[in-house]
Amino acid sequence: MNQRSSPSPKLNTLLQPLLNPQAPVLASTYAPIFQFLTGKNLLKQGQQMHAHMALRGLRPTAFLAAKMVAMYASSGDISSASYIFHATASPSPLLFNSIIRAFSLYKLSEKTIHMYARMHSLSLRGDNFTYPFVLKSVTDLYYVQFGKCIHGSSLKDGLEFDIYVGTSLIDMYVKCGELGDAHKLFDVMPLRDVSSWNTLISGYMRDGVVDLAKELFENMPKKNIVSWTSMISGYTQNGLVDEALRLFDEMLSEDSEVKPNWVTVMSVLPACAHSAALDRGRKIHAFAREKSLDSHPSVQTALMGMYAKCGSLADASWCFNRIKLNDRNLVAWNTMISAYSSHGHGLEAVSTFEDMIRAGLRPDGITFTGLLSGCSHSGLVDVGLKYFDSMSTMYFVEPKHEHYACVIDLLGRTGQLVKAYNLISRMPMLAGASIWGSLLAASRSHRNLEIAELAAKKLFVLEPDNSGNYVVLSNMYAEANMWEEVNHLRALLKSQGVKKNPGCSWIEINGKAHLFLGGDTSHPQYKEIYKLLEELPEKIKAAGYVPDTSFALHDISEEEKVYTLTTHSEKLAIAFGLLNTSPATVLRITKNLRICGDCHTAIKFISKIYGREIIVRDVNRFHHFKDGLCSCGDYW
DNA sequence: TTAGGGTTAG
Repeated sequence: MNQRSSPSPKLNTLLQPLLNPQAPVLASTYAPIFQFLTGKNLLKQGQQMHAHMALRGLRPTAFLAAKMVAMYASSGDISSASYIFHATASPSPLLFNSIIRAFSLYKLSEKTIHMYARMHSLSLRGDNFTYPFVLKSVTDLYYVQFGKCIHGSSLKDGLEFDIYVGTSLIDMYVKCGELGDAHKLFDVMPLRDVSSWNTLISGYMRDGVVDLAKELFENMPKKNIVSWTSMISGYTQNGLVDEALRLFDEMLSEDSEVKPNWVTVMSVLPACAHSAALDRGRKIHAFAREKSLDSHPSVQTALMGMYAKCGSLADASWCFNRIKLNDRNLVAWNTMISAYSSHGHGLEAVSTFEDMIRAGLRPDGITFTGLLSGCSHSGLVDVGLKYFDSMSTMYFVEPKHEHYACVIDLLGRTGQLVKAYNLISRMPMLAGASIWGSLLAASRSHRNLEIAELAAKKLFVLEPDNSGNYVVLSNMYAEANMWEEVNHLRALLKSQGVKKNPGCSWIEINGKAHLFLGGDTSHPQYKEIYKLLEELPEKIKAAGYVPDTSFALHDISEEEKVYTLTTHSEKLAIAFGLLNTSPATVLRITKNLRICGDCHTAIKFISKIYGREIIVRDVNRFHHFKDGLCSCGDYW
């Protein structure tokens, strides 16, 4: 054995028989050694034992081969594992199990199923160690029909009472979208354990059937940490972030033996990210640190995502830097690139991408979505186009709809509307609402009515309920004094019963979110808020601000328009923030729509007059206002 | 051996 490693006492005992050259060479000597080396990442030692064995002329039996396959597979050498299997003349069920587990572990799903088929053709029975791995591969490949056959075979093999097989079958049905079959099986299972319940719960959550998941959760006889975590992540994934946070608290307050682990922490963080709850996120970070759950790279990545979405790019990059270079996987790099993009730091997104390539990682589609949107937000046209071209030629990532969307946005923002339109017609897939929406927005800011009409017509079909599209086109018609068209659109809007998507903004103060709708008068402090906002125009007018009423719908008087603008939800939230925080506090506002142009101008002035840093997250990106300027450079 | 997880344009 390798002298440099310090063999454990147990290994020393196992190695003893090998030190005697007179002793017979037996599989029973080597088997426990390979078993010991399994799962410990000791490939070199394993290879040495394999060589030692070969030198003494021992050919592995099926039993020994099974142990060797397990050792090689667990040490990262799947090709040697496969070689051992194929070199063994008559594989036993144990050896089949070993290779099936190995292939399934490496996501070689086709091979896993092939091995099961071969086992079947040799009339060898599968057992409770065979089926769970075969079913996992069936699930990965979405082979429901085949899965049903496997279900039948497992019954024939007498495994209808086995909890592992039963739970794996439920999981297979759930992940292949057959929830009815999953629940039917669950109902007739003679024995269930907490995993069987958890599998079904996560299945309902995955399908968005939150009520049934909740009912199961409440009725299950015993809950473990996976049950709680499944519910928390299920709530988050279904947009019920308050429920997720509430359940996390409930779990902590319950005086049970259930202790959150790193997966739990990772599952609750997106809830903070979603609702921009920075204080809450920081508290969870502190909790994770206290319980030593923060060192896992995936937790650091989830923290990065949370900080980036809550407006703190500095904290996000701090977390990124804490992940050791070797531990930075694709998701971590992607998260950092997207964080820079959404905050308008296109150049940093580009340099992070280059660092990632130098670190030897292969980018995927998500990497390019982040990179290209970063170029778009920062106006890096040539750089963005260059990366778009390199996607398939250098990195073998086929551009998908979202990548075209980024590039069309990139061209549109810089006023290259015809080029953008031509690219749409050359796309290998049909352009969806995001692409036409981006082109419409670009046509509006570059005042190109012809292309706006083209884009809007597509949008009226693709998303007839989105009132924003009607408003943009109607305003453009009004600016061009095309009143007949304005009336026509208004009639269309009415006849289709389209409701305006209400704008809302919220601000977090001392961990509590305060939500405002446009024109909201329901807040207890609304009188003070409106007073401040009414005084505001005079104050900021003195500094040079002119209200831009083109962002209000053109069917009301000029004064009314100014008033509508004054009461936009983001302005209400900012006014509330100014009234309720100390002068040095950064105001962090989140808006459910895109920030309007007039608010953008007004907030720049507010940041100067009040000497406040204001960070606004809209649906697309972040705007950092400071000293009369915005980080987007008015380029959005 | 089965169950829970982080990144994505507009």
